[in-house]
Amino acid sequence: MPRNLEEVAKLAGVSTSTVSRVLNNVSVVKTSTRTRVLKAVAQLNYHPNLHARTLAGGKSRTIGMIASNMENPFFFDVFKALEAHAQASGYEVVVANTDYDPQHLVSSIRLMIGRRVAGLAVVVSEMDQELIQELAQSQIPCVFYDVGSARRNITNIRVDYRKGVERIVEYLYDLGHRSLAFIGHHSGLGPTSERERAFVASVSRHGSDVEWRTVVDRDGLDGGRNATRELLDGGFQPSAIICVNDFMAVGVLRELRERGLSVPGDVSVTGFDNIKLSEYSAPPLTTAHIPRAKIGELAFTALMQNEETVLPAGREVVIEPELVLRGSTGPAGRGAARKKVS
Amino acid sequence: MPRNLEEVAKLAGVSTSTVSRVLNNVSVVKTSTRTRVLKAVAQLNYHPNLHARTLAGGKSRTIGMIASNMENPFFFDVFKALEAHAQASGYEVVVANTDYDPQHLVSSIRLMIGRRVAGLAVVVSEMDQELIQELAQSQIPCVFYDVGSARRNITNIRVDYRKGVERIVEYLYDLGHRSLAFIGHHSGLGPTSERERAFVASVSRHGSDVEWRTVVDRDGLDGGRNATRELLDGGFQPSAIICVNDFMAVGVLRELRERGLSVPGDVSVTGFDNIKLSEYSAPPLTTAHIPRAKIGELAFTALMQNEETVLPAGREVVIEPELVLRGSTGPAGRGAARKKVS
DNA sequence: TTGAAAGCGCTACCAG
DNA sequence: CTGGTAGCGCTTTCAA
Repeated sequence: MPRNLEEVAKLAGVSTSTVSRVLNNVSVVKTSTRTRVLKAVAQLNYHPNLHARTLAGGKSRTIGMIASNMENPFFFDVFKALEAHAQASGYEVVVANTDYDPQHLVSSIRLMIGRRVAGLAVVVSEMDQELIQELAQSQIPCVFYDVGSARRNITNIRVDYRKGVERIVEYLYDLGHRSLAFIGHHSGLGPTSERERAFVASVSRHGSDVEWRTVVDRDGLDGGRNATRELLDGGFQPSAIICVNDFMAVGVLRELRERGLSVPGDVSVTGFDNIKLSEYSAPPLTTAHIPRAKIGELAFTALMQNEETVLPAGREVVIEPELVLRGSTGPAGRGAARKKVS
Repeated sequence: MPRNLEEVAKLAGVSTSTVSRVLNNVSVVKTSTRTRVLKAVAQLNYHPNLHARTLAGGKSRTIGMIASNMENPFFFDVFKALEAHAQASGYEVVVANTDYDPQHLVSSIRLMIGRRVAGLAVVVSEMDQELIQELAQSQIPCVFYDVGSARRNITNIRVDYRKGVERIVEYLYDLGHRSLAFIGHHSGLGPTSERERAFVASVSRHGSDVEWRTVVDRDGLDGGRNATRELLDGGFQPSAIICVNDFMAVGVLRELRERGLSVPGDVSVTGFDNIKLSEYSAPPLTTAHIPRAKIGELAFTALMQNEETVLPAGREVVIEPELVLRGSTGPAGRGAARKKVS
């Protein structure tokens, strides 16, 4: 029994305009009529139709966020920060999950455009040029994380993965590791992600001094575990495993544990992101910190500026990951020699 | 530059009605005009305004879900299942997080009503009668998980926590544990949750044969850790800790590990829910399985039936948790005697 | 301080 | 098979 303005107006003995006014706290309404209206609203259990509101008002109070995998705490943390700031400014945010599926990305973007969101944060690893074009043309203020480049209504936030991965590789190298594996995940588009390429570039720099392999699987606990199996069953015996993110690293830890390999005694493991879970794993993960909260905040403020200022030039913000040393890494050699994989 | 139907119609040389028809695949449109329209749509990068659509059409294609804490994988799993089924039927789902904050719950519900969602799944631990009333009056098909009772347009899904907790307590008791602690979380409303009450009821049955304590903290990794600290620093020395859910249990595991207490050697730990993470912790958690995927599915189908049938009597579905035995529990006694908390 | 009326962009019904 | 037109529920001038 969805009530509408008119019913409320009738019951309160005023016009719909007046009801609208009190509901929006606009242009002083006499206190007596205001209370009368409010009473009618309560009495009828009236809830304004947001679609009509948005349509009539012309502007939406919601901002969208599209992520690859909300199951991975990394994305969730970004979302939380974004939402916190949005709410503080009277916006609500609706999220869409792509599950790394390009097709899903497309429909999510279309959905957001259809909703006429006030702004859109796209936090996915890959995205083809055409889609970016489509979004740009929509005139919706956007902020991309880790994909595309700044332009018209689009702001760019990116992490210098190259540097982050490099730091990890060098750290491990200095610890004596010469046999490295990289565990990544599918990016939905193209087989190699930026992080994987950064890894290859880093290890390649050491020439034949270090042997390495990369393997990818789905993002997640199970993916990390499977990748480790594939790696170890394939006969490669890394002294250190570098994971594309903490989430997968936790899966790696489990598989290693179940095979009786100790971390970091036999194998060192590193994550990436520094999600809360990385402190809670056993052992806690050495990782590269990425400031998710700041990213969420940056995204929101970028969207807002973009909305106020009419089409400013796109900006670009680059974030540098910081190495966080914990118990999952240690010197190479000892363990590997002491124990064989079954 | 948000285009609209009229522009498309003009460019294609047809009426808006025709454009609407091809966009909705309704009533046969001549192939030639159809292609012409589609071309115009593409050319203008046109995206239909969903608000206008919903308003004009009268029915929304989105269903809402409200959860206490999407960060806890339990809720996310329910969401995923719900979304999967929804998408398959052409619905999208938008979620709202309450963070166990009653005030937040209220605004989320209002928001959903304002959106005129086609259905609403409420997955929160507590909710006051007034709100339920407000929702019931909205005529929106609802499904509640673990709260309130079935009525008009409302279906109820609940887990028999009583039985779940009881099974855990008995299992531990049989293992020789006589000193039990329960770690729960705030429910937002009232200090004691149903699970905590179930715990108290279970242990009380054994009279003075078992000593026990309960402590609550925020839901999450940190909450579990803090609660454990409070417990242990408070001088209570439980031989087993029963957690309200797996998520918090992982936090408990960490604190225990850092204090040099072995699990299950010194202390046994149990979780609840059987989330994926419970298999990946060290040691993996003994827990009670709750079929999240099934709950998500049930929720969706309930919503759909409720929508088709006009106001059927509310139904109620009860789910029984199943005990899952893993490495975090073992016989009592040995360890506790061998080691003292610092 | 309040009311009347013109849309917002789209669907749906009624003609043709 | 296609066009015209009346709303959907609300905001927003413009008058009063």
